[in-house]
Parts: sequence; structure tokens; C-alpha cells
Amino acid sequence: MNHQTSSSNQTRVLNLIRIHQTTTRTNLAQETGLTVPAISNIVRGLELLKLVKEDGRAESTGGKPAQLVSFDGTQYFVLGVDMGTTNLRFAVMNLKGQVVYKEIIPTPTTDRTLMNILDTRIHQIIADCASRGIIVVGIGIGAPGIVNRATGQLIYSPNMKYATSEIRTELMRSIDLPIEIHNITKCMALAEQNFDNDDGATDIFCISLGFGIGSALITHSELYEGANNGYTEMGHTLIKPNGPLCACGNHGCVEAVSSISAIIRDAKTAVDRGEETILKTQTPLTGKKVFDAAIAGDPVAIQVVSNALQYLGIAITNITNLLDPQRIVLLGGMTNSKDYLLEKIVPIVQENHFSVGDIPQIQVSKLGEDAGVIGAASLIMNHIFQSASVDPVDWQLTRPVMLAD
Amino acid sequence: MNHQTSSSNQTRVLNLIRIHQTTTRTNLAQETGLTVPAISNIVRGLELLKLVKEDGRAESTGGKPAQLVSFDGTQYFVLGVDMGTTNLRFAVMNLKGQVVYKEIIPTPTTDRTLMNILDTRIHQIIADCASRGIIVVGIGIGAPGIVNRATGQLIYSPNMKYATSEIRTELMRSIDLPIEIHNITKCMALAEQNFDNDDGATDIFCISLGFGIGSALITHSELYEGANNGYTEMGHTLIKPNGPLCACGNHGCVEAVSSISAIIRDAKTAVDRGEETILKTQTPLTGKKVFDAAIAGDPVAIQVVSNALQYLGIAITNITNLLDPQRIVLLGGMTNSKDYLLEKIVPIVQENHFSVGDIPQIQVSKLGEDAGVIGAASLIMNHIFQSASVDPVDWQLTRPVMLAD
DNA sequence: TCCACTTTGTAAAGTGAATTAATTAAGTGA
DNA sequence: TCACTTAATTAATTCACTTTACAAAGTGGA
Repeated sequence: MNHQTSSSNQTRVLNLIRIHQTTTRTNLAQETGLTVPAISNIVRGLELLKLVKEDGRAESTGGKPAQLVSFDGTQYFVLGVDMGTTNLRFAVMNLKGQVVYKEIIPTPTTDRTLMNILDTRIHQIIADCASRGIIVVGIGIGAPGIVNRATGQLIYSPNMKYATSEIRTELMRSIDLPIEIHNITKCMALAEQNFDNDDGATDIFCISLGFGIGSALITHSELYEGANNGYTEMGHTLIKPNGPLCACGNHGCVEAVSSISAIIRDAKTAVDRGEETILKTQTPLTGKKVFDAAIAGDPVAIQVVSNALQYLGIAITNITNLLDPQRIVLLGGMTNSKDYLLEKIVPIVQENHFSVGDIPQIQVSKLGEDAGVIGAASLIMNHIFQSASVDPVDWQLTRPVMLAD
Repeated sequence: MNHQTSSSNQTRVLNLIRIHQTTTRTNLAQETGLTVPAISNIVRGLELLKLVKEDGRAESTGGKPAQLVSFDGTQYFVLGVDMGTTNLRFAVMNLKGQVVYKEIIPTPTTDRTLMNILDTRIHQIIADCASRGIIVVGIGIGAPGIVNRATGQLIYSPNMKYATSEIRTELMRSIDLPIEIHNITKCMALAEQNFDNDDGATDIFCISLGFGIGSALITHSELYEGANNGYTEMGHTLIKPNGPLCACGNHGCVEAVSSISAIIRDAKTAVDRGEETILKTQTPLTGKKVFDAAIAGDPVAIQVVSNALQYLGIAITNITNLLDPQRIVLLGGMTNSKDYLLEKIVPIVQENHFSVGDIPQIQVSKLGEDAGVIGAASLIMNHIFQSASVDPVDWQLTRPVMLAD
């Protein structure tokens, strides 16, 4: 029987420990197919890296009780930045996604102030944390729009017009830490995989429901990138022929029909038409106000929200019929109205899906508003998890599909 | 630098040689990150297995000319079976997909005759080949409908009503060779990846356009299976609200609007309405006849086909916007009218796609009617490619994600 | 309270696939 | 012909794993 060398087995063992949170050497040996002495060696290495720690003993199962081995995510920290269209969110967290520092500021409205704020806040936060003994090992950034992760360029971002395309390159000039940037929904998908995935699903479809609608897909336990620059946007699939104009220039995109922007637009139209609704008094209108009015029974709000969610439900049904993922996760501002959202959408999918058995799980992320920053930080964390090393030198090697030297 | 042990590196080297068709040891060393002596060892092993052969010398590049190493797919053979709704296709081919024996018979119309025919023809073909010195090492079967590859069960197949769900289990009773069964479009996707993939694309979306419409997806260079039984059917996504009734029971599925069945149905309806068309004289109507009439300029045929392809074009645009694959491949009976098909569909995608740059490649498979049998055979071939072994004992090991012992 | 048994874990020797280093082989070009 | 380049093998070494043996720490029955 041939097995694999440590560099590879070390990451396998690390990730098994991470998934189990706490386990035994014997169990790791069974799951990997390696022998117990080999596992002992590997675990010893991970302990030296402070990625794993001994954690008491298990109950005896008829013999010597096993020493428990558990993931130690508390020794290293990553800064995640969520570049939202309304707010910039910063969070420093450990490798378990536990946030130790958080900051939210309004998104500046011009190109230069945006870059300046990003640069100064990042420096400040890293310094603040350092003074508390918290050493940040890398920075992950999530941005709305199409991002080329390899080059770090923001390719297309109609909802983030004051961002330059060279955010990462510019920040790298003054910051001497690994920096990664990616599409915010793709980041969220990484967060879901790392920190909201108790059943270890390998195929997860994520939908972020905010002013825009984004999507991201995990297949074979890896983020699906898409060709070239990765235009993987469920929000810009056609759901309503000859429907409303979308920010992308087409008509009838899911985003143009089912996003918070679309709901606010339709609510305003109804108010302007003079329809009888409590929304008249709620200026400025927000998505949450329209949802709350619908939940409270306001007929105009119900009409507006139901219309949006009807199309969204069909769009999600098409995802289940096309991809049959293990789980569909909803994220973003709209999930503030979690119960109402699921009550409306799940029955639509159940009624229209193709498969004979059950539909995939459809759930709202447990990560809430932190999903973005945790996902952004996951861009960096995944390097650690996939190389079993906290040294950025080792991270490069594993990225372009196992090229050595 | 740590690399991996032979069992894993052997498959990497084998597949690199397969992709290059012919290459040099030095080049393999560069691509794998291994050293030349290590590659030499691995290649020697593959030569003993008769999966690789020496193949002359390269031109000198200023020093000793390199010995060329090439993939030898001619020593082992696999039987592929395409269980079509109208025809059963059998083909024996080598590991390069080169067919050495082919047979097409009409699909029987009852359960028992279907199983009997399958059983007797497979035995006969294997015996015939054996007498010519062609040893078949395994059998792959592609079936229309939902297939659980792990259990070998046909879960759901409205277009194949005379098939039992236990095709594989029943055949295994009398055939002492590895047998695999999977959804036919998923098989075709494997064929595309193995034998119609010169640029080494890692993310490919395949659509089979026949009496039904099937789909399959390759991501991260691996077949995407979907949850549970894998209901991954683009043909049953909704494209036309309140559209025609589909075989699945829903209304307005892509299959109900854009398949050959749908085209024939609409053509018949037009004829029945008494519209002026040469299709009146063409009984029984077939998909090809309607396409040919459209190509010849018959206005009713043009109307029927254009309507089907308009919806198909939008459905494909939604795929590009959602997944942005490197390539979309069209297969199945409708691709007999390849030029007309692409002329109609590509402009629709170009007009409606979301991405700023080019749309993904959209092309008709070069494998033609053999795509099904080659794909079915690929179920077996991939075991060889992924284990670098022709011994079925080794195949089991690599399937459930690297379990040893 | 032993004692046989089970399970866990380590220590030490052996294995095998990789590495490095040295050498041979086979070309090019001045 | 000679210096140089590139290709490939051989031989010694390294290192992650395995195998084997044994120690440690529990259970349970007489």
C-alpha cells in the first residue's frame, strides 16, 4: 500500500482534525489509511506549528483511553475586509472565525478617499491588534462585482463605482502582508464551507440577497471559479422576459426583479401611484421596512415582496434542478427577514422541483452579517489549511495546482 | 521540497502523457516538479503496464535529443453501451477511444427482452472480440434518466420505461467483469473531457439535445454528480412559464419546449391546423425532417424550429451567466443539423450574455453519435487513468477519496 | 485483588520512493 | 577537434512511511 508524503498528509490530517474539532490518533489513522505511528509524527509536527493541541483524554472503550487531539485555531489571526456598497466592514479573527476586533464605517463616495480609508484603517487595525499581542498574518478582501483573484483586479463592478480596479496592487505598496481579494459572494461561500458546514457538504450553492444578487458555488469541496474572470452570477440570469431594466443593461435579470433594490423600486412605484399603504409614511424606504410592512400585513408590501420572491423561488428551483446541490444557503441583507423569506421560498421550490425525493436543504447562513468578513479572511485561512503552514512562502506553491520549486 | 509517492505521481505522470499524447521525461519533470530520475522510474513502471511506450527521438535543442514518451492506449479495450430510447449501441474501443467493434440494434420494447438482449449481446461481443485477441477489461453503460452510480440503480427514467432499475446488478450475475452504469449525458461529459478536450478545459458544460434534453457538468476536471441521486437536469429547468406539459409532469421545462420531441409535436400541431408546409407530406415526422425543412426555407418549419431554439438559446445564456464554463458542448441527435443549430443559438447568447468579454466557446461535439458509447466506456477507462493500473482490484481504492487498505 | 484481555501510543528497525550528485550519452557550434 | 548544451542513467542518501515489538492504561471476570 502506498500512501502520500507528509506535506500532503499533514494537510489531510490537519483538515480532518479541523472538521472533527477534536478526535483521536486512532481515528485519524482509520480515516486517512495511515498507521498510528505515522499519525503521531504528523500530529507532533502540527503541534509544533501550534495548529493542533492535546486536549485531555477520551472515555475508555475497553482499553487505554485515547489522548484527544483538537484543532487550535487561536494562535493566528487574519484581517477580513468586506467592501460593501454602503459599509466597509473590518474584522480580525482567529482560524476558527472567532472575531476579536470589528469595525464598520460608511463606504466613502469617491475613488481616492476609498483607497485612503482602506489603507489607513488597515494599518491602524493591524497596529492596534499588534499592541494587544494579536499578530495578523494576512488580509483578505471581498468586493462586489467580478474579481480576477489571480491578478487582484476588480474587473466589473456597477454597484461599486468608486473603486479602482487595482485595489490589491495599491494596498500592497504600503502593506507588507499577504493580501488576497475576491468576489464577496465567493468569499461568503468559503465562509460557509469553513464555518457553517457541520455535515461536511461538498457541493454548496450560495446566494447573497442584497441591493444586488450574487451567487457562488462550491463543488468537489472547492470554490468554483468559472472561466477567465469568472462571470458566475445567478443574479444576471434571465427570469422574467421583457422584465425591468437591470444595472447590467439587460432586462429581466433575477437581480432586477428580486433584489432589495428591485423591491424598493417597486414599493416606491406603488406609493407614487397613490396606492393605500403604510409605506407612504416610511421615507426613506428600505428593504427592511418593506419586508416588515409585508410581515405586518400591508397588502401593497405583500404584493411587492411576493412578486420578488416568486421569481426568486423559481430561480432557486432552477438551481436545484440544474445542479442538485447538497445545500442552498441564503445570505445578505434580505436574510434579516429570515422566517418570512424561507416561508415564501421553500414552498415554491417544493412545488416546482423536478427530483422525485426531497429538495436540497435551503437555509439562511448562521454567520449573519459577518459572513462577508469571515469569507474574506478565509481567502487567507485556506492557504494555511491547504498547506498546513503559516509561512506565506509555502502558500504560493499549492495555489497553481501543485507546481513545485 | 516534498512531493508525492509513486502511486499518486504515477497517475499524474500517466495523465500528463495522455494529455500531451507524446512528450519527454524532462518536460514531465518540469510539469510535475519531480526530478528526471524519478520520472524515469515512473515511466519505466508505466511501460511495464503497457500504458506508455517509447516513441523515437525529438529534435535536438542544442544537446542530446530527448527520447519521446507517448501514451499507448492500444493494449486494453473497454465495452461501452449506450442505452438509447430508440437504439442500443455497443462499441468496443481502446483507451484512446478508437472503436474496433460496433453494433447498433433497436431498443426492445419490454423489460425482459431488454435485459435478455443486453445480456446476450454483451456476452457475444466479448467472445467475438476475444477470438480476435481483443480482451475487454470492463463494461460501461449509459442510460437515459437519473442513475445512482454507486448502487448502479436506475432511479427515474420516463423515457426508458422498459428498463428495470437493477440493470447493473442483473448483468453482474452472469458477467464476470467490472460493470459501471451512469446517466448517459454524464457519460458524454466524460467522453468530452477525455477525447474532445484539446485545450485541457477543467470546467465544461454538456447538453444533449435529443428526444429529451440532458445536461452534465465537469468542474475542477471532475464530473459533478449532484446530491443524493444527482438530479442535475438542465432539461427540467423552467424556461417558459405556463408552457407545454413536460414528461416530468411540470410545465414549460426546456425539454418540453426545445427538445426534438417538442419540435415534432409543434410541427404536427401546425400540420394539423392545416398550415401550408412541406411537412404535410413527410410522415412520419422526425426531428431531422423538420430541421431540413427549416434549412430549405419552409416558413412553418422555420417558425417551429426558431421558437424551440430561441428558448434553448436563452437557457444556454443562463448557463453562461450562472457558471461561465470554459466550454459548452452540444451533443445528441439535434446536432446532426450542426451549422443551423449554432447559427441560431450563438447569436442569442452573444446578444444576451452578461459578461463584458467573450462568451464561452459553444460547440458541437466532434465525437458525433459515438459520444454515448465512448462516454460509457470512459466510466471504466477513468479507473485506469486515475489508478494507473489495469487491475480492477486497484480501482476500488481510489474511488472513495483515497482510502487505503 | 489478581490476571487476561483490549486499546492506545511509542520506540526502533526496515522499506521504498523520492532526492542529490556524479557520470555517461548524444547532440550543437565555433 | 573541443567546449558547451541537453538528456538520461547510476549510485548514494534522505525521509516519510510501514512493520514489529513493547510499554502504558484502561476493562472485566475469576
